[in-house]
Amino acid sequence: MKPEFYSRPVLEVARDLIGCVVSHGPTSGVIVEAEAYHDSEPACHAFVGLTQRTQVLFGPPGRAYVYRSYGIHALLNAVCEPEGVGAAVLIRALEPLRGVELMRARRGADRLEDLCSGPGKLTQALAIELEHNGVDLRRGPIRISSRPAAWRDVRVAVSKRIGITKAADLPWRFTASGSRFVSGLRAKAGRTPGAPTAVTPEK
DNA sequence: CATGGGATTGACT
DNA sequence: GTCAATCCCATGC
Repeated sequence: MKPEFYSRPVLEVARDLIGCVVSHGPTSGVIVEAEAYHDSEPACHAFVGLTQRTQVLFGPPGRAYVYRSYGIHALLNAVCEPEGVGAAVLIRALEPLRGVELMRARRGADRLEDLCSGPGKLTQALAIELEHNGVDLRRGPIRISSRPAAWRDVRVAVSKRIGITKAADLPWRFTASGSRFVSGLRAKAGRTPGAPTAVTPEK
């Protein structure tokens, strides 16, 4: 990933991260779902300003922001925009790529669709912990690399963010169109709340 | 120093 | 569909 990739507007980065690969040790997966957060809107942790908790969000782009959610799950974000702006992309779901058996063991689940189809699930599958807060995503141990050839022209759908109460109407969620590895999909016929509502053709 | 809420998940009804 | 688990940290007294 080029150094300037993350310093761009967070919405652009979120869309462009779909199809890219997150890897940690022997495990890796393709990003199929991501959400943008920016200090200008109240759903973002950085909305409250610079605190000890948010200092990574306001720091240099391309770092990991990892925090604990609901006291249980670690959630992975990629810090974006220039230093001084509090913005990040929440990685919400992966399509498992390498280390699938290790992921199964860590997750205690068998089906591929259950391994990384949620922000707390994928951190468990890849063994991403709070101690990784602030690490450089271009250097590791957690890395994000550019799209494999097969994902070069992935179609990206846009919809509302999930699981938040503030600024819930912003269409800042991005998913790989048609992927069965995104979170929160109930296999119900017809329209699913929170389902993609628009399509952004890739170039 | 005490308190409350949260970018979730999985078990159970 | 409902709900508990569980912990970090911001906020307020």
